[in-house]
Amino acid sequence: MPLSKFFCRDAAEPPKRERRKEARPGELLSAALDLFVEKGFAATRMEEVAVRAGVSKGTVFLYFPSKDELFKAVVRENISGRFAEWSAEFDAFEGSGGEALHLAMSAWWQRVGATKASGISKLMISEGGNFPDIAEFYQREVVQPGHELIRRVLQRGVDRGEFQIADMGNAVYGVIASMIFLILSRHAGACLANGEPIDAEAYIASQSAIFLRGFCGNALPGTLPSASQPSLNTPAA
Amino acid sequence: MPLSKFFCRDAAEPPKRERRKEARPGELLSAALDLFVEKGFAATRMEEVAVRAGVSKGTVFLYFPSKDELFKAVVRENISGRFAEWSAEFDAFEGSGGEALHLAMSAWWQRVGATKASGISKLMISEGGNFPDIAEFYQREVVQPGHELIRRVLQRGVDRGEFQIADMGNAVYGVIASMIFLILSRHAGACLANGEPIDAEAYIASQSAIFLRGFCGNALPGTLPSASQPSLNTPAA
Amino acid sequence: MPLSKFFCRDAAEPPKRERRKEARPGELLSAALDLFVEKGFAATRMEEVAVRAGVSKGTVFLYFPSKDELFKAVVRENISGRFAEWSAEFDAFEGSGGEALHLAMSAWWQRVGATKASGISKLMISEGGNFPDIAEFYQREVVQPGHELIRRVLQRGVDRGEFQIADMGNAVYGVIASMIFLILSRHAGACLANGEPIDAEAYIASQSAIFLRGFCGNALPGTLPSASQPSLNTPAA
Amino acid sequence: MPLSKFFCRDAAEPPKRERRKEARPGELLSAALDLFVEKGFAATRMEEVAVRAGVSKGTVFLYFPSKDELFKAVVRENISGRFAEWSAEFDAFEGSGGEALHLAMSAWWQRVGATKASGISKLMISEGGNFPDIAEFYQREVVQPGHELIRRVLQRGVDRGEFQIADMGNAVYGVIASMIFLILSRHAGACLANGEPIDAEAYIASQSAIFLRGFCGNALPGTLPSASQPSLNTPAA
DNA sequence: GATGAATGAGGATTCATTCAT
DNA sequence: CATGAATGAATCCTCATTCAT
Repeated sequence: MPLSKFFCRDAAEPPKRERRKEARPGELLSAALDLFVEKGFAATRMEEVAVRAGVSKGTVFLYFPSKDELFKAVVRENISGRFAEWSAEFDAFEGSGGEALHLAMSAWWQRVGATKASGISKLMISEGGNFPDIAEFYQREVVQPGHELIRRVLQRGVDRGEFQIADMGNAVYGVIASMIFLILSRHAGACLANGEPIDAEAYIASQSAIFLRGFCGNALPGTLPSASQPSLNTPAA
Repeated sequence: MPLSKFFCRDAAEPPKRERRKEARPGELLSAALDLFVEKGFAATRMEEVAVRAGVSKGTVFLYFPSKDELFKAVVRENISGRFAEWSAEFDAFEGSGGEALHLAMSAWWQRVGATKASGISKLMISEGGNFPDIAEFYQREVVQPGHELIRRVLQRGVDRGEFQIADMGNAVYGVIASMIFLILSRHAGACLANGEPIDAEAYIASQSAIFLRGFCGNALPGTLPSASQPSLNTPAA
Repeated sequence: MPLSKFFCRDAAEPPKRERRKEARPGELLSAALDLFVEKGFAATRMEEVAVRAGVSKGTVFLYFPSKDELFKAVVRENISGRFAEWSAEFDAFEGSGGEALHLAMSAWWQRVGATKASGISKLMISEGGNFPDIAEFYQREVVQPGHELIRRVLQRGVDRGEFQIADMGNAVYGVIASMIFLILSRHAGACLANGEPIDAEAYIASQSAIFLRGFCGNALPGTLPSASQPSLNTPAA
Repeated sequence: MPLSKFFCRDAAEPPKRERRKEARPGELLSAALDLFVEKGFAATRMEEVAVRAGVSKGTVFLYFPSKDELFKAVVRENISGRFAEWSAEFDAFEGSGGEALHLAMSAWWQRVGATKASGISKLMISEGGNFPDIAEFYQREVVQPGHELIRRVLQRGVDRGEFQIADMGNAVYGVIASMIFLILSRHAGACLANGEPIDAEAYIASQSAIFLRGFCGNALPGTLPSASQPSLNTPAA
């Protein structure tokens, strides 16, 4: 320990916090989440994590035996099943199918998409392939419940006679796709959207409106592409 | 003197030197595409590319001056170099807006999505933030032309009186979102879709149908969420 | 797994780790000076510096972020960091102009010329062109202050009425030339001087005496070469 | 002489020279000299030499088995003993000692210093240490005859009663130092002189004037530093 | 427990040299 | 003879991990 700990107190000095030891792992995980999301797994240096958490490099290894384990702990820590709560909220909701869909997307954006938690999705999409066990965990705890919830939202519209959905599985994917895209546009902007960040409110309003109409199912006959795919090179007559 | 002089070489076996200038770039690009997709940009080592292409480390640098340039060449070869052709095809196409949209999505899937090239998009989303040069290149050469092409597809429907699109920018994002999702489901499967790989044909048929209806604009009044957002916590009565 | 695991290590002999933070920079600078002088900048490998300082490769980069910075630190430690002190000494000196000049040359020899630090000058002359950053640094930190100091030494003689110097700039160059030559004779001996190393004391005494007389300006009229340059090929009649 | 002198006159056309084979070594040596002088040995790439000589990389190795040998050949080729001729000229010269000195310096500048040949001096000073056999050769063929010639120039002034030179050896070194400095200032400018390139004419005029006075030996008694060196730290009273 | 100095395997890139054509 | 494609040892620098204090 440097002697300077004991001297030199007289002037402005970065608040040398004596953190409670129990808080360490959480602070490390928080710092690591930020960095993994921002820079990816490979590009995040253990020392950066340490610095952001206000500890020394060695301390990170005191709590997490390796970078891999730190990553896994970060993901595990941040996947909290709030689906039960959300599901209950949905059950209590009494609006139309369209309102429910819009509400679901908006609520998800406010509670997940716009928060740090969305970084976990980005992280899993980006790095999941290298952590199969964690990916499997994520799939079970997040992906499947998420799908189920969206499916219930859509099914309610169907049940109420508001939606006509021929292919429920892909309809769910469609909704999820639009939300994932919004998340990713926040974390990988230049590689998805062009220029400005997407206006989430407007985006969600637009997407939910499109889905709503899309699910209402009164497309005119003949406008749908025929099963026999038009040749790519000999344009339709 | 390296120890390898004494070990590891049962007989004088001069490493076959083959002169195949014409074939090299293609072989290297193919090897590089494989590896970039498989392991990501940062994790792909130039020597691996060399080995997979059956040449030595130095040879890669003979054809591509740096890892960055190798990557850019891969992108050009597999994606951005083709927009002109795709755009011309679209110009020549004479079907309806709906047909054009479905065709665009199908064609894109067949030519990019279902090929290894789709891994490039995943890779850029994952790692773009760490390589600003490459991200800028990708944005310029892929993202913007892609947006432009989709926009033209939708605009054509509008011009023909088939689509009513209030918010063109977000409509384009919606279409792109669904395609990106399909790609990602292939490369980050467990973290997006549940279980089975998505059936691309069916997915595209479903999404394009939803969009088609969604763009036709005859949603019934009253089904759209009102401007006054329903409270999240006190469900609509 | 490296073969070295199986060879070359008769017993478990963990490479002694010693923590000597205070001493490291000096040891590294010393090792670096030795090697830079001995082999030149380009030919000195960072690992050699490490080995000579008794540390591992990584440790060098712990203290100096790059080879360039290591070199600059060597220059600062051995030359440029001392100009202030030398300048102050000169200010305090009260002897005649001639004494000052001789003193300056002698002191410089004792403190720089005769030490390893003199190799830096040789090195910069040899390799400066290939390292513009370093050359610019050296010019700013060494060349200019050096010129300035010599100029002040000569100017003092002028101010005291002892020297008559028509062309101060070139007079300074003359003094510097004689010192550079002495340095180079030590580092590139066979290519400058013939046979024996030059006796520095005698050389400096001789040169300073010549300069002293040369600056005193009482050359007889007519002995200076006329402006009309004698033809090279038709010797003066 | 390239055949292109005789063909290819009709249009601007990269003169695909069919060089006579015998000319190759000379052209390679010339290109190599330029590059070695400009960039030093280590920083000169064999391919650059080839390109500048208008041949392919492999061809260089056809004529010179290695980079080292190329270097040696370059130096050998460019050390031509013109000292006999210069010596004869000096013998025929009948002017004063001062004129002879100035003439010698001027002539040397015009014939060597300002030409590509001066690069050899720079090269030997810079790289001689790594090529002892070549350095020895250079010492014998250039350094010693050069010293001898300057010595004779000064001796003539002494013999004519114009110069009083106590320490002939160091006087010679002084003259040589000033010429070497001028050369080096051309090849390693930023690391020797500050800012502008030195005006050779003025520099030589100034230096020769200083030497001239310096050799005339009528410095006033008492202005020379005493043998007992003044303490560096306790300035003379 | 904490610290941060020390380590060393690993990766991009360069370039003298070789050799198939 | 010439060529220039191919090679791979060499070098700077990074960073996960270790361990003396």
